Amino acid sequence: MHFTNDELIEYLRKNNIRPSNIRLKVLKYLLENRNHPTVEDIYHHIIHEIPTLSRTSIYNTVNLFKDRGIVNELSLNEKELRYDINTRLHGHFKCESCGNIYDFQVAENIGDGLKGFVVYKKDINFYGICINCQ
Amino acid sequence: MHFTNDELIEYLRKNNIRPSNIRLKVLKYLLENRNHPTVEDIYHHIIHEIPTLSRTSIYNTVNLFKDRGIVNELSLNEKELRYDINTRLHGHFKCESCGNIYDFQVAENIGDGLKGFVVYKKDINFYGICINCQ
DNA sequence: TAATAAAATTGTAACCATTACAATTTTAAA
DNA sequence: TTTAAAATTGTAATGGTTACAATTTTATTA
Ligand SMILES: [Mn+2]
Ligand SMILES: [Mn+2]
Ligand SMILES: [Zn+2]
Ligand SMILES: [Zn+2]
Repeated sequence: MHFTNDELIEYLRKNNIRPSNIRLKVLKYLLENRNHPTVEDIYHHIIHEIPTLSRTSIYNTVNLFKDRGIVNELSLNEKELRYDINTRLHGHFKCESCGNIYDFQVAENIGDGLKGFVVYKKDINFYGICINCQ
Repeated sequence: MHFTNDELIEYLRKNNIRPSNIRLKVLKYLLENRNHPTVEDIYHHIIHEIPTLSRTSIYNTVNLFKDRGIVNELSLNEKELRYDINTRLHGHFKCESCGNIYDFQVAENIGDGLKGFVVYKKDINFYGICINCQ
């Protein structure tokens, strides 16, 4: 999938994020790959286009995106955090063998027993061996 | 709930854990409180009974318990990890206001779409405001 | 019982992803 | 052009956890 610069700018503006060069590149990477990269992954992808890029800027960007609600932060029991542009409810499966991260569907009514509780965030993370590593 | 020393020893032996003094005290604390303590929580509870206690011993103990499968490690987007003696499938709700951690039931068939995947561990963590903090 | 080996415990140093923060650069407003 | 605000950068600090060697305790053997 490809996104034009105008589409990316609009995407950020709609979420009250000023569209700087770095932010557009990070957003473009997230939208066109729809993977679950670490800060390091993002940094290495963009450093070639912006040689002066600082890791701190990637940290700043993903934290801003998180605050504005356009990415979710994933803690998959790894050293590094990951970021997901898909904020709809879904689960993650991490294969301990190949390291791949799979999305999977989750019933919308999960955790319905929590009556009276306001739920902001639902993290559903599974671990094991994926079908390709059996 | 109260556990005798013999019951605690048997609990560990059944799981191939040699019943040392520290391990028995950690297990007793976990079983009789059934909360979700951090290493620091456990350390502060036991230091009064074993003045020479080292934090490293608590780290060693919870990691051993985790390897043997008698506790689950919880990563609730906090600085510190937590430990849960209840290893049956259930979810956790963390209240961002009072900090309390609630258990909740989860359907046994969650993530059934992962056909052919072997799942070792299921983490289901929700975040929000609990009913008492509204 | 004494000697020896194995296991457990301890204390300190190292690790390292993330954050804090001040300086610099870029962009926007006046 | 001036001035202010925002974004970016580089470095230092943070802090929970792990690595590891030394010490202590427990179990085994002679
Ligand atoms: Mn995802
Ligand atoms: Mn629990
Ligand atoms: Zn795999
Ligand atoms: Zn609460």
